[in-house]
Amino acid sequence: MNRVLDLAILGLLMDRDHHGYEIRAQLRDRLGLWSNVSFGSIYPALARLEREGFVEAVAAEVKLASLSTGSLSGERATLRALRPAPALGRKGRKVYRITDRGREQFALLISDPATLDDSKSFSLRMALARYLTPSLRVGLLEQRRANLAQRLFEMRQQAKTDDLDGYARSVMEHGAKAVELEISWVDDLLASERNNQQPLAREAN
Amino acid sequence: MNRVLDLAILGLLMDRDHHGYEIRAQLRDRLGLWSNVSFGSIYPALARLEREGFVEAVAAEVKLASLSTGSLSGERATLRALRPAPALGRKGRKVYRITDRGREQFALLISDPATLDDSKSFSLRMALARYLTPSLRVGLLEQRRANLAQRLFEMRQQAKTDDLDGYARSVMEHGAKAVELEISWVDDLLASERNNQQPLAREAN
DNA sequence: GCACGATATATCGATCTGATATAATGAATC
DNA sequence: GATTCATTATATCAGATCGATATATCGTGC
Repeated sequence: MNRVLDLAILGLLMDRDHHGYEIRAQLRDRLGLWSNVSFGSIYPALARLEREGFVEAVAAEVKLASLSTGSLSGERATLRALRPAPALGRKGRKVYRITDRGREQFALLISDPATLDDSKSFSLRMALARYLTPSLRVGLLEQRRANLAQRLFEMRQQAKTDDLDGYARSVMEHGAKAVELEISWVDDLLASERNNQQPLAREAN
Repeated sequence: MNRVLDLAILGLLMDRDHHGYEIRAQLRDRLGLWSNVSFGSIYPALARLEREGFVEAVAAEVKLASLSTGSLSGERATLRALRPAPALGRKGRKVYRITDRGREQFALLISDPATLDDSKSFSLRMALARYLTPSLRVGLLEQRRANLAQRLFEMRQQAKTDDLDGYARSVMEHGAKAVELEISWVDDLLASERNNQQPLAREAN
């Protein structure tokens, strides 16, 4: 049921085809999901998305022995490609492509305002914001801002409660500052959204 | 294998006895672990800690009908307390106390410098920092600072890579700013650690 | 030739999440 | 004093995630 990883993977596949290993790197380098997502999440998620018809495997890219093919290596490559069961071969990357149903699902997931609670999923949406219409973007930003303002208030309250020692209080105060920083980020995004003199999105495909 | 929740629970029990429901609230309000930890984590974790001998259940606090006890309510309470199997009763809070072995385990977990990678576990340690010796505190802070500096460098690099659109870049830049904020927090803590004119910790216990 | 690090997929057990079930308590309303 | 309702409280389930490990190929350097 975790839509976050589904959204992230589909978002990457909107851009171009990818295989699992690459998806992990892109999650880190382009979508801001550091603390590397484990392979134990990636591969099951891809299998799930395929099962649901949102992505399809577009033939394992079996690396042929470059140009000078000795008969032996050629034969081995053929053997590997023909082998019946073991899931398109040991090795040989399995490249995935998003389907039409996958695109629909992506549009659904990215514009769903229900799951906007945590920083991680919000950042992910922003990293994919070029796929949203301007009005949806503003809507999500405003809702996130409201959430953060509420949270800031709560954290301020907590930081004031008396039975905290200095360290615990310091943690709460830092937490509040982090929320403030995110609020000012959202405000910047909203500002550049409203007077979109310098649009943040390049052409979305 | 997740030591983080174990550390958090043992940390709370160092202070005083708690039952599961209360632990969840304290995790949020005193240890800065918002985005409420689910009960599906808390109760199994307590069972695990009990199985390993780090905590013990100190009799379910069966709420007796306050002062004016009608015979009926008294009888019901007795019946509930005597019922044989179902794990100290439906309802009636199960209060846990930390054992000596639990204290040892806590000391071990909180001073382990290996698992200092993410913000969440670092914040948790800081919320419990009064249980650390000054030198261990400084050690953890310095190591965290080094981690963050490395990370800041990486994020700066990523924000500069060319094939990002404006939104993705904005995410990366905000991420870098968040790391900077945490670095300055760590620096503040280190400073007040070194000239501990106003010690952050009140009496530990 | 061959050692080694990077690329790549897959799977396992332990754990975590989000949802749901169950039930007692306390307070307000009638 | 009956009834509704939110809060307190424990427990469990399916599905998802993590961290570790296994396996194998590719590319580079020696």
